[in-house]
Amino acid sequence: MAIAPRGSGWSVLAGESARQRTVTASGPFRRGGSMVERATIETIAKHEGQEVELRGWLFNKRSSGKLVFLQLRDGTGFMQCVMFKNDFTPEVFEAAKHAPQESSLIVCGTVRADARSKIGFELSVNRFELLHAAEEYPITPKEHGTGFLMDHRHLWIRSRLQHAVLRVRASVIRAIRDYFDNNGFLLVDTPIFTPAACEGTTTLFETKYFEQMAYLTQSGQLYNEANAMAFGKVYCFGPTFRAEKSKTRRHLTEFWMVEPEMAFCDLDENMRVAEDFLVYVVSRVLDERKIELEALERDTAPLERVQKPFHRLHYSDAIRKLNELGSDISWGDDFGGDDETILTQQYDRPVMVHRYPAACKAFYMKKDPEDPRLSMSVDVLAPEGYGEIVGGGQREESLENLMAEVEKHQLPREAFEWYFDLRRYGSVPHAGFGLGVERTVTWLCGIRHVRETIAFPRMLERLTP
RNA sequence: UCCGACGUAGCUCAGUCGGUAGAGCGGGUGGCUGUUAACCACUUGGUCGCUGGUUCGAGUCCGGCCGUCGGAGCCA
Repeated sequence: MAIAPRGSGWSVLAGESARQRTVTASGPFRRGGSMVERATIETIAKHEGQEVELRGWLFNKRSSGKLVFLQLRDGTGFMQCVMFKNDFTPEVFEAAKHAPQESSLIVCGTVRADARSKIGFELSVNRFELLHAAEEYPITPKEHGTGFLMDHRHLWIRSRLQHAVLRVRASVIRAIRDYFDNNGFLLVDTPIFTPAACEGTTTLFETKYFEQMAYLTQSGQLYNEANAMAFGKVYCFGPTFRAEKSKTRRHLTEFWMVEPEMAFCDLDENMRVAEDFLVYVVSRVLDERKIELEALERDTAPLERVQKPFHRLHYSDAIRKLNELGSDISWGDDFGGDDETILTQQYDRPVMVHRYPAACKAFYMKKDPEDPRLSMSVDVLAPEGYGEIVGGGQREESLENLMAEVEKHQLPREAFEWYFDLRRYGSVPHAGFGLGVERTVTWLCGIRHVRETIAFPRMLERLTP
């Protein structure tokens, strides 16, 4: 039984049913044997009235006696393709009717505007070719738990909502790159293998590096400062690793971070850049991903309000405010998750909390000249309870102070000799920040957990798939 | 690491007072010319996480272990 018409490079082997996934190539891959133009669902509107070929997977299907509705996805979108029984041989019609979920197909037909379609168009199919009849697909169109879905993450990413989230992520990343590239920053990436702790405090992943140990980077910070002294304004953008035993919706062990660093820059300017940058990223996503945000049922009104200026809040004022709001936090404490939530709920746009206690921050953070208990640091807290998405500040430029801090944190001084050189040869005030991509995407998508914002999340207790 | 929940069919779950296993979905077969998580009928499907104990009898009660989920601390 030949399901594809004669001339096709692909056919179903004689004597076997579609269910046995019996498609083989009988020759080199050819374009379905048809002369029609290949199209993608994303841009289907420009093919209205034309005959096109679509290649994709069967997301879902329905049938009644005389017709079959194929829900096809081709990676760029989802579209309904309609087959009438009278237009096909009984074998082909039956094959379509029985094609399992996620089977791969090639269909040809006429693009027709239809008010009943969510995307406004349907395909009236005149040719159906089954490339591979899928085995029973584990992810059904009904509900599943997150544990099950995460175990099948390699398949879960085929679904509508995961498409929407990962497309938003791609736009966020592109917007990040465009912002820095267009504002005088040079991309200079920093190493993943590092010989020692950058910040000393958090846990590092260890790995064998020939005859010695190496650690996976938890921040490009120190190298970024060297790059800034070489190029002025730089940024690095890559994965970063934290071996923290954190089990919350905000944590991954492997996540992506962009870190700009600017020579001749103080805390105030750093905050202005962070603000300008975030406004840009949010507006780009609103422009480019309307359909995806709608699919995610994201209320975009709070995102539309992300405009300059953000609220700026001194740490001491933040503590006072939190106490008024009922938190039992005291001066000197770092914010807990609840504190961040309470605080951000007071504002309609991101909040920049600056001058945290030095004890809460990394050793390289500059002290506040007006109060040495404080650091010239800033965290940007996203609204709607999403919390910290940016952390940064002005760096210590004095060799003497920096050495004292290394001593105080009991860090191995030898490992920092090259870093001290940056303060020996033309030290300047400099500042920068880091933005966590997954937390930003989580916020923009309005979803609950960071794990869905990266194709293959790495978490405590999850290394597969 | 700590605290708290939960492990029953491929999936999501119910299972009363301890009395011998259920539903919906999925899969299969059939029906239907406009379905939208389609619908209707029939059908298939179980080492009740593992282990030890109490009991005439354990999915159910108790102990241990394993796993998953959520939260805390820490952080982006």
